[in-house]
Amino acid sequence: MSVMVNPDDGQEEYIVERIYEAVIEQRLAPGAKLSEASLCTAFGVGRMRIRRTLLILASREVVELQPNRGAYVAQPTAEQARAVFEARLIVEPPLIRMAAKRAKRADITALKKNVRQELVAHKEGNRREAIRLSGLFHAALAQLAGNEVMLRIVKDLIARSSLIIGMYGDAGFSNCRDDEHSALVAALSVGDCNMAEKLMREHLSHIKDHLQLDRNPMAQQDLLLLFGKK
Amino acid sequence: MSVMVNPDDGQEEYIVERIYEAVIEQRLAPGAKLSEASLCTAFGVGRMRIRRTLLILASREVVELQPNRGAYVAQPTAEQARAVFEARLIVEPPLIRMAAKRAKRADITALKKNVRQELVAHKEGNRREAIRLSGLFHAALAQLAGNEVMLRIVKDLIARSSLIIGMYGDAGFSNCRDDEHSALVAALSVGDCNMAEKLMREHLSHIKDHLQLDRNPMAQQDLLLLFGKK
DNA sequence: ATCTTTAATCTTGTTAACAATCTTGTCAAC
DNA sequence: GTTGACAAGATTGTTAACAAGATTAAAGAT
Repeated sequence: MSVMVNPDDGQEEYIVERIYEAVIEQRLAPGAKLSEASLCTAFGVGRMRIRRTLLILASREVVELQPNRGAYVAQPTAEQARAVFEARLIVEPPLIRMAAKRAKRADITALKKNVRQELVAHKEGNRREAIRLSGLFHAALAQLAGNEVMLRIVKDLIARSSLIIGMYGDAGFSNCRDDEHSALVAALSVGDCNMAEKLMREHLSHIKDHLQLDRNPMAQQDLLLLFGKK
Repeated sequence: MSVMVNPDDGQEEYIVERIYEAVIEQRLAPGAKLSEASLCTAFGVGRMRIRRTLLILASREVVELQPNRGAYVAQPTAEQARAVFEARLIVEPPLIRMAAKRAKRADITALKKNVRQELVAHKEGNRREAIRLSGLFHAALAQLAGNEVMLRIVKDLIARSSLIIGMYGDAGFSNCRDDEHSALVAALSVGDCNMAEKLMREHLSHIKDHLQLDRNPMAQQDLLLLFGKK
């Protein structure tokens, strides 16, 4: 899932990409510290490169830069979570409608393969892989719509959704349900735009409804507050 | 029109903001060179600050960073132009629908004032001010929708639209027509969501249809090539 | 006269050292 | 034993010098 920081060395893009991936796969929890030194050694590059990377990630609101304190994986507030999923509900249904019109045979096949892999990952309890594939699925749909601008927007929303699910999702029902993805592909394969759009709306609503936005987010920061003082 | 680079010194945000503004008002033409040295003296800050600023602008695709050659105001391709307006057609109609539901009396009043100022600017031939106010109008609508994520997206699309209109717009019909903005406010003031949404779709379509995407874009770079060498 | 090559100049990219700030650990006082 | 101040260590922020690359200008060849 390339993030397309267009004008950079590729090496730059590579690091952004890797961190992005780690966030989506929830290997980097919300609130996790991203110290410059550790990233430098991890990627074997100079501090400047890392700083540029962190700035890019911050401008995408995947990372939060605290002055003189460093970079942390973002911890979306409940309000931001609401806004992100509202945005996805605005954006993705029209996109899947467009995708339904443009999807070729090979595209459908690729999507089906993706869904199959998701199922396998789920059965094997490979949560990270399931999350990764789920994000890839939504990104692939956006790509099918044939609009690079929207694709970028959707990718960013997906990354932030991973953070949100990590913070507000219940442990069991963590992410997209693959059967809903199946149904989406089915609608696409018969070219039923209306059905596809409807299913997408429902799908996103389901994810959103399973968030516990009222609950105090269980982030690293809060754990410290909970256990530390009183 | 704040761009909200959340975690930065404010001084950082300020410079991003100013350049953003200049792009929207078309004081900075597509393809214009943004050399580090001139920006340093212009804003009275060090090179590092400027470099950070340019990176942020590049990540928003308002500026293009060419390795070892410097930063230039972006020159959207015809394809990108198409994608941007398609994106606006996807995003803004639902947003104005939401805005119509949430708009209070004071909001309507503020919008009316904005439209009035636009009219004045137009009559006085103050093109820049008209463009600026037009962008502000769309941003204000997005803000009314009450979704910070979508607001950010719309603001970025507005800035890129300014670049697109600068490159592909015909000189006379340069930007939004204020009477269409008037009609939008009228629909909002009586709470007619459907009408507002329909008008927004038509409004954006009009702008898009008046672009000459087939024409070779007349960028500064091209002018230099034309007059400079041969 | 035009094109190519070469040198000079300027701009950007990178590195490293330094300064400022925050965090952590220690010690003393209450 | 707890709280507070203080100092040591670590991390981030900034600056300045240097390296690398690109543009421009000039000189020479065709």
